[in-house]
Amino acid sequence: MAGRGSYAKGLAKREEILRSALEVFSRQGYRGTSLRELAKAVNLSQAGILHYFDSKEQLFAEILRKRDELDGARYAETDEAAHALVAVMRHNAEVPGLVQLYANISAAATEADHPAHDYFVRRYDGMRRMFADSIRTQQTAGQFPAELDADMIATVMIATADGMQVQWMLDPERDMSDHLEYLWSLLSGIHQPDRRPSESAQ
Amino acid sequence: MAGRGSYAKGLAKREEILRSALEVFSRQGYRGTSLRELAKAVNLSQAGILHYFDSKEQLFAEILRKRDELDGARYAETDEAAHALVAVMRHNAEVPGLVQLYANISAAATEADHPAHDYFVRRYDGMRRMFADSIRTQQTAGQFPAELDADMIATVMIATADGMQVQWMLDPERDMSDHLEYLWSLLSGIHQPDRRPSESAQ
DNA sequence: GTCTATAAGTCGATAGAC
DNA sequence: GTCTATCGACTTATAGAC
Repeated sequence: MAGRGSYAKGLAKREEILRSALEVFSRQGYRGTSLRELAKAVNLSQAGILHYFDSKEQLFAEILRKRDELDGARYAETDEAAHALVAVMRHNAEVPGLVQLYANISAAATEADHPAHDYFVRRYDGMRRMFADSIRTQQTAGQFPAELDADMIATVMIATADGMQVQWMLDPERDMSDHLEYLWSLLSGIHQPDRRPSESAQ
Repeated sequence: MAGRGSYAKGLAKREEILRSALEVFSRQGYRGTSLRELAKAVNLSQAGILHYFDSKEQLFAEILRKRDELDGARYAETDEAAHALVAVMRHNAEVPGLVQLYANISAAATEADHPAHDYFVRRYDGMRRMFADSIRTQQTAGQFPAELDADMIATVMIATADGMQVQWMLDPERDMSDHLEYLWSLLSGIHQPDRRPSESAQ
């Protein structure tokens, strides 16, 4: 069952490259990074990396998947999606290179035939659904205005998070999580002006 | 004063290239476009284009500047920034290639030494200021909740617009301007729950 | 002012030694 | 499993003919 050992070792090395790459990007940023640069950073030759990954784009897509996985694990205990998003944003401010990598790849993956296109489509779909579900739960619990459209709010919150990252990178003084938290607090505090406390109005 | 004619002609040709490129991008999109492709599309050789623009990046930055100029002219009559933004979004849905170009270049310009970095820093700064001013005007006129932070709202609205573009490109069914309009209507409808109509409370 | 031709470089990917 | 070496494609930018 343990195989010839090489399989498990290969997987471990893959993982190591992924983590290494993730850390390298966090620190020194994504500057249209070539495989050669990345290889140097993880102490391997360019050919060495391609022994583990089929292509550059596949590697990049997996780096982002890995990031999502780590973020997901880190904030798994948070049941409120909005708070988790704010927490992720606060964390992102510590890893500017990753934010940059993400912005660049998500823009590129916009093209229909980009290798990571499907991944991003599914990713946003999943995030929206998760977020909207969390909102609906809060709504039934009376912790969030029931008249707001959960799907649209989820979409807008995620869009704001993405957009804030660009503005933050261009102006690091601006606090991403503050803005997101402010928006969420405003939405949470909304109450319908045209409905009376009593149901017997009119 | 008219010079030898060549100066004015050169400017006109520059303008023509810019407009052509803008239209090409609107239609067929930005696929890591090379100068050669773009040259072919505007009926010029690659070297011919570089006769008018110093480099590829400079050309791309000027294309976006041109777009801003046209958008600005088109919605100049709108005094409410939010409505102008919604209108621009509605227009953007007709020019997916441009939206893609914008997403890619703004992500790339995030890098401090990118040729268009300063342009984007100034652009966002200007947009935020303009938007916030418009909000403050509405606030004094009593047309927007006075207790909301104009600068933060402006920032968030712009961020939402940017983020919606990515989600729309990955899922064209989603209507960017609808989401933006919805968010704006929610914010506009906020009224403070803890302030009484009368000033003499407490 | 616009072209062809090409310089000079980088990239991802592959082949093959070890 | 990791390397060196190299291929071939493609890039921007330049030189120089017309």
